[in-house]
Amino acid sequence: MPGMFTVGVALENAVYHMDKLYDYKVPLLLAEKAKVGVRVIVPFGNGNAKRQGVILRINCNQPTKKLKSICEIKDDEPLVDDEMIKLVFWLKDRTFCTYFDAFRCILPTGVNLKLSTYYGADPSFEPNTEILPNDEKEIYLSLLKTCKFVEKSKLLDAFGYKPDSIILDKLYKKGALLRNVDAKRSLSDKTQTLYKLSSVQDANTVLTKKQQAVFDFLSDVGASTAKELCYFTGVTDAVIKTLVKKGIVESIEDEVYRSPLQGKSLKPKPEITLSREQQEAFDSLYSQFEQGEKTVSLLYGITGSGKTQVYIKLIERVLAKGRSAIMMVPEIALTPQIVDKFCSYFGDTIAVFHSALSLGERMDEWKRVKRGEARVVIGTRSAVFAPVQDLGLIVIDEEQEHTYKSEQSPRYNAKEVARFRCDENNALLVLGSATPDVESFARAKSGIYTLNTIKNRYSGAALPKVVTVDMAYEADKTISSELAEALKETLTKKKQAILLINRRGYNTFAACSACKTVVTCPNCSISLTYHHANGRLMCHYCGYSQPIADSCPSCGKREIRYSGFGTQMIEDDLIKLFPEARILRMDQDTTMRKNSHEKALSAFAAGEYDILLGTQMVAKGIDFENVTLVGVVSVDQQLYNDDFRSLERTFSLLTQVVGRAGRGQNEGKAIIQTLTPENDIIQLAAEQDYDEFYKTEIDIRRLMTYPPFCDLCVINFSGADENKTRLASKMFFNSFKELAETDYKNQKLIVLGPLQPRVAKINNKFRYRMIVKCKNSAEFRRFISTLLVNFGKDTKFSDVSIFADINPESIL
DNA sequence: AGCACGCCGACT
DNA sequence: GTCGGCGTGCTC
Repeated sequence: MPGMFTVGVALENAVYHMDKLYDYKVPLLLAEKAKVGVRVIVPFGNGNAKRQGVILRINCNQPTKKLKSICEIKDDEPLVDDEMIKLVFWLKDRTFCTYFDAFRCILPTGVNLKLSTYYGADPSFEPNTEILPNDEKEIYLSLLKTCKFVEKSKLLDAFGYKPDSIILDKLYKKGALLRNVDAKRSLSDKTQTLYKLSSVQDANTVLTKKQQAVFDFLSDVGASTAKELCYFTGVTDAVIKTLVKKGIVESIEDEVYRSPLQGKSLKPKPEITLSREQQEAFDSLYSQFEQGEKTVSLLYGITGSGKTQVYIKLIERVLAKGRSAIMMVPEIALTPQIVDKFCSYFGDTIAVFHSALSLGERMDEWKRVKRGEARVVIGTRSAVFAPVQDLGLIVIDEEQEHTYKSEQSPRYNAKEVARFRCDENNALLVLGSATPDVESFARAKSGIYTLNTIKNRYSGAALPKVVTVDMAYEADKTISSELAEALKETLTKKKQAILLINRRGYNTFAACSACKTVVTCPNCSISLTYHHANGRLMCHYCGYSQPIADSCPSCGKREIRYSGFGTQMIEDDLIKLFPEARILRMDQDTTMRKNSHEKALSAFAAGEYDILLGTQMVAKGIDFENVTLVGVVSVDQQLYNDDFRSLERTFSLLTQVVGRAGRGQNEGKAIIQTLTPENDIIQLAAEQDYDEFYKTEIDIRRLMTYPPFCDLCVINFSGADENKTRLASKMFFNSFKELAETDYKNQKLIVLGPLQPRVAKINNKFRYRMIVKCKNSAEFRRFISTLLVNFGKDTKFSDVSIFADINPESIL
């Protein structure tokens, strides 16, 4: 037929080894709307089940084979432009994900359609035969009465069936019900559901233990979200639902809408004057931008050197040229000051992609950007996909942070995506840091990136004086006498102090002092951590929790002891030492609630507290003039981790936190407590000597063949059956070796494993992994992709899942 | 991954 | 005889 054409469609819920573009005919009626980037509904498989997909290709040849036709087109206009479609293919190639996962990833959460099955009664069906048992008849008659189609899960729930019940399928097969698959936009609601106790309480209702716990918690706090309820009482949401059913608890919709700019753009726009060094960096970056070639620049400026001012100036000029910019930050909640500054500078032209935005808000911001109304985007990792028009600049602040790497499919690194987008648009990519990633610094040194350096602090403030304290002499204390002395002095001078606790080493775990058994998670091979906020032992991997144990699960003796220093314990020590001091504790326990980071930080900034005590989060992005003392309670645990990046991370963390002191006119001081004061990394961090650190670190990397001297590709296996999982990994290893010796013999590879990782079991799934040192080339990726596809096709190991991750954040 | 086809055992 | 168990193979 003339004018007929076919399209290549990527399907939702495809598995990697079957993922490809499937060709479909386009009915004439739909021809006009069938463009690349629109979502479609197509029949798929033997049963022609309806699937959602997206058109990624228009085929130029006429349909020759007997192809199926597209059922429906869901979008009037393509959601994304050509650049983003190119990015979908790029993501699939780079991260071993499916086309549809890649496509979903570049859209804001909230536009995603969900396919649902709807059932309605067929009125022509004769129910009075013996065909239908009573339970089935009940559903049929009820649907017949309403004359409506009802969504599958709602229908099952209403009749008290489990979500995976096949009763509706049975009815459908018998011809009693009609079935209908439809896509529904998961609508953006601007409210969140809160739970509170009902006003009318029936005193006679008997509650189970868990229900009572929820009841008690709610009578304590009033109202709470389901997530918080589950966290603090250790129940699942099933319990909450039961209570709602019983009428004891009721849900209320709470307006959460809050414009990201609310209360922020009011501040007057301060004038920015750049220092000589800043100006030089700015000039060099701007001329690089103007040249409009594919370039990346590393802006290496020590803590407090005013990189943010350079970014703002640069973005101003990029906007003046009619182009757009994306500003990326590691974690928005931890960088309220940068967001504040940007909002007051760019006002309405800014769009903030904040993880706390509701789906609707996120969608609104996305549209504003797409329409070109917002031309500066500030956000975290996913902001790199912002649909800005005429991209001119991407800035990645604190580029060494691992939050830029996604650890879920698609496992992309935002730095690489940014590079891709900048190349596509002839835009400039700026990576900023006080302690650059060793890999980035190596590239800057070898000329792949240009390098701009700011060596002095803005306004000439001096770097803090750093001393290390050997804790071997005060092993029984958390706060050394030297730190205590410094704290005392700070308090007398009415200045503020920040104390950093290394999270890893300061988990409190429970162990039996009789038989030495540590209380572990039943689903994962990891010890449970005591959380003070809810008084429970929790698993950080699967979320399992239990009340604190008083008798040993292994020997039954009542000898359970809780050890390790939590932030709580250090807080107690501080209170003993300084009963007058106002202490603000910030850690996961105390910052569960939305916006609490920001509130805590602004309270500290306002001088409502004297000492800020917390984990990693106190080290980032805080810029308070009144802070003159920084204390690091202990760093040792992280140093002796065996991930190849642990030295780099420790150095970076120490440098950052030390840099928090003495931002204003007052001289700063930092005290690092350690059991190994002679350690090189600690000494280099104490001297704030990144260049020297880089020299030692790059030698180690070269010697051990680690990035930047190679890329790492980790193949992960997981399955419920440990033996099968191990066999699967062995089999994969064998086919890997075979192919590496034949078709891919020019690949230079070093293979480690397959081995069991340190945490061998997570969520009742056993894990194995194989690490490949390689060069991340197109050919290497084809090699891995082939292996993944072959593995997926092998039915022997269908219950073992596999995924590949190139340059993961950690290989621990 | 779903889903249908297909070939064997426990029932009306 | 048939209903339904899950082994195998395909999906434009």
